[in-house]
Amino acid sequence: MTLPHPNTDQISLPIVLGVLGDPTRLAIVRYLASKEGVPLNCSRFLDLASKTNLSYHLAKLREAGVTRAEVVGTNRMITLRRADLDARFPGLLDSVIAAAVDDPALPAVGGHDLEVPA
Amino acid sequence: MTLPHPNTDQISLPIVLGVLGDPTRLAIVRYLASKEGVPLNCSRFLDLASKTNLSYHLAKLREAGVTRAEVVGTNRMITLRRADLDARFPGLLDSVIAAAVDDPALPAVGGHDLEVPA
DNA sequence: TCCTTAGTTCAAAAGTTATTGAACAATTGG
DNA sequence: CCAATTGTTCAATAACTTTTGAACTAAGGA
Repeated sequence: MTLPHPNTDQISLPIVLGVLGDPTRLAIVRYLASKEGVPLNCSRFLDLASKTNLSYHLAKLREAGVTRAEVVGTNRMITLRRADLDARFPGLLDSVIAAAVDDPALPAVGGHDLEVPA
Repeated sequence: MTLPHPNTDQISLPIVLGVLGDPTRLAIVRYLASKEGVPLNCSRFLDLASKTNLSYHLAKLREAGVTRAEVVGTNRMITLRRADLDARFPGLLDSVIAAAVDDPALPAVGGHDLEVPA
């Protein structure tokens, strides 16, 4: 059970920009960047939209080549395709994330911040 | 006769990304970047779309804060708001332009290249 | 096996964006 | 003044995107 992803050279600049031009998706990417390395499942983003709608937005991100979704049991673990994006469009993701981090208009994921203290 | 432009702090990341997520507009921005400093009028872009449609796309770019349009006689001279964009979203425009320059799928402006030789 | 959890798919509705042509406005040059 | 040039506006349509709920699949645990 693997989901379709474009390979690196198939990632299109206008499609990536278009996909990132949506506050919900930008918020997802910003959160993924803040948890880089940690694979997160879809329900982590339920603050942002309904389950159905998330499925739609996460599919857009995946089909554009921005994220990778790996099937693990009943979960889909979502990660940023940072290395691929950096290779294809050097500096783009960094500058988008840096700008997104400073954007107070973007919706937040996990406002309660329930982290397990060390 | 001046046209409305957002000021720098009003420029929104998702709006800029959304506006750049269109091949016609990305081609306009790429061309503007290649002629930086030289103000170009709208008809310079007639290769890309009809006059009416260009008016629409150029308004989108201007309203997003990506370009500036100055009225000079019957012309609107279009320039990239590079300094403003660099201030607001450091590195973003550079990486977008660098990626756009390498994108063979984007439509080209002025394929015939009628430059006045020195 | 049955129930729960995680997420998808589908079709419909709602909303937004892109494209067109015809009509318009403003400036400039003859 | 007249005509040409430059670009806008408007209304219509076409095309796409987003959002929704109901129905569904697939895996995992009791």
